[in-house]
Amino acid sequence: MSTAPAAPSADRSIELVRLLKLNERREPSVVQVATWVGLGIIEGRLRPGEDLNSVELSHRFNSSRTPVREALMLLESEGLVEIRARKRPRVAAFTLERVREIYFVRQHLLALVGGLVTEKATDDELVELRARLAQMEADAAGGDVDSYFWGHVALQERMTQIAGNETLKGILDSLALRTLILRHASLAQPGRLAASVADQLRIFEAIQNRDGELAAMLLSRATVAALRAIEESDWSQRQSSA
Amino acid sequence: MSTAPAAPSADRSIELVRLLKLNERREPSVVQVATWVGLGIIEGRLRPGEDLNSVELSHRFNSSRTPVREALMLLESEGLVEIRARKRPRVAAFTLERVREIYFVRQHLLALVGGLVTEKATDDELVELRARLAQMEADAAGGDVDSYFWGHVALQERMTQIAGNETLKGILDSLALRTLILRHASLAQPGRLAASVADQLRIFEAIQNRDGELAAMLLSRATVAALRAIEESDWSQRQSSA
DNA sequence: CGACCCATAATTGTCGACATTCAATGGCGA
DNA sequence: TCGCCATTGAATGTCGACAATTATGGGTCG
Repeated sequence: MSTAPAAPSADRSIELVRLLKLNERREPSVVQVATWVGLGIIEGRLRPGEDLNSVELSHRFNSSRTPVREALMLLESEGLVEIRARKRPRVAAFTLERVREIYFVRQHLLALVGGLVTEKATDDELVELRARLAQMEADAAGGDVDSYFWGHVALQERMTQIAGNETLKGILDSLALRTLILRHASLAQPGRLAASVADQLRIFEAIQNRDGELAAMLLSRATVAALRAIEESDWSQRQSSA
Repeated sequence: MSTAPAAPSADRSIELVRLLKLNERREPSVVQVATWVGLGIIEGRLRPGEDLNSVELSHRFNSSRTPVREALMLLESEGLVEIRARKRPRVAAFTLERVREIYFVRQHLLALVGGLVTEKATDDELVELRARLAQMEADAAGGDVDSYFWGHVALQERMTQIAGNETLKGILDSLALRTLILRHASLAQPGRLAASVADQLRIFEAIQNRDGELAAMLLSRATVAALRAIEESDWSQRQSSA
């Protein structure tokens, strides 16, 4: 387990708390543990298969094991942690097959989002989406993978929100969480950042032109492209060799 | 809260344990509580909005509050229970809008299942699906709504399993759980049982004929029909009047 | 030298108790 | 009579301790 203290970066933890829907649903102590462990998994500080000793975690946060166990259960329900009776909780490990499954579902659900967003987005919301894209363009131009990554996460979350189907949003948020670490790795590949920006711009234009079918198709294709990038990343190489 | 003792019907609890994926992941005590509460919600014994007092539940099962809290968290992650910090856990309450959201997603995901099942089902699995259908036909002919209902649940679970996408199956199982109570109510409407049987038979024929597109379309339409039945059921009448 | 087994240490699941917070009841005032 | 507020009771979240189970390491045997 990592030795870093309990001080996660502020901006990212806020986004994670949103994705986990922790805001009003848990005690601060549980949120703190879940955020630290969840961010650790996403950022790769905690590696797949690594033990998540509840005693050690409770010492790290100066609490008892009860809130720690609750936090780990929350992360389990989002697919980030594996809990089996009487065994130590572990960081969830994905097979390449599982990743392909997730992207297959994601591809089709994001297409639905594309249609819904095109139909429902107000002009104000279009302006907001464009502003987010502009920031992402700047991050990409500056080569700031980390900022672009989290901007991308926030953009998709905002789009699913505008789509107006809470159930759909919940599923996509959950799927997004499980693939965050992989997406981060794939974005770091040369050329991937620029390609992602181009995809997002085309998608936005389709939405702005109120062409729902095109937006759906582009989102679907962009998702496939993201999967391809993951398949070519270091992570997949390690998977296939293991 | 209901006053019935802790003795859920054996067959249905097994199916519920499968849907909740409780089998090897939790202690027996947690499974027992989660099964009893979950079945209670599905069968309508515990009503939407009703408080789930952890002290009372722990007394009912001669345990402490710890495993009860864990069971309620499991049910929360499946959308059957609502937990907010410092408030009493309650049975989740659905709005008609939320139900429509669920069926919108369900409709498109089941279409995916239809295509995958048609592609992947072996001849043996087709025989098994047909046998399940035969049993459901018999239940429907005998007017046994309850047996037909659980047979229908098991059939769809088996089909999603054959489809071979664990992620997709997990999502659909979760969505199915949230709508079980409504589906049960809608099946009790006059004529609905026969219509459902006819739908299922047509879907099976399409799969058997290896016509994936047709199977997807029929599954999608059958899902829409199920939503219509729910919208015309007592539950929806109560919703719109409230 | 490697595999198996047993004893020890560590970790889990559960419990009852406690302070804090919430909800419900009754009293007060308008 | 109705609405608001304080008080009381109940429920929650957390804690440290315990028995039961699992993981670890050393020792033995083939």
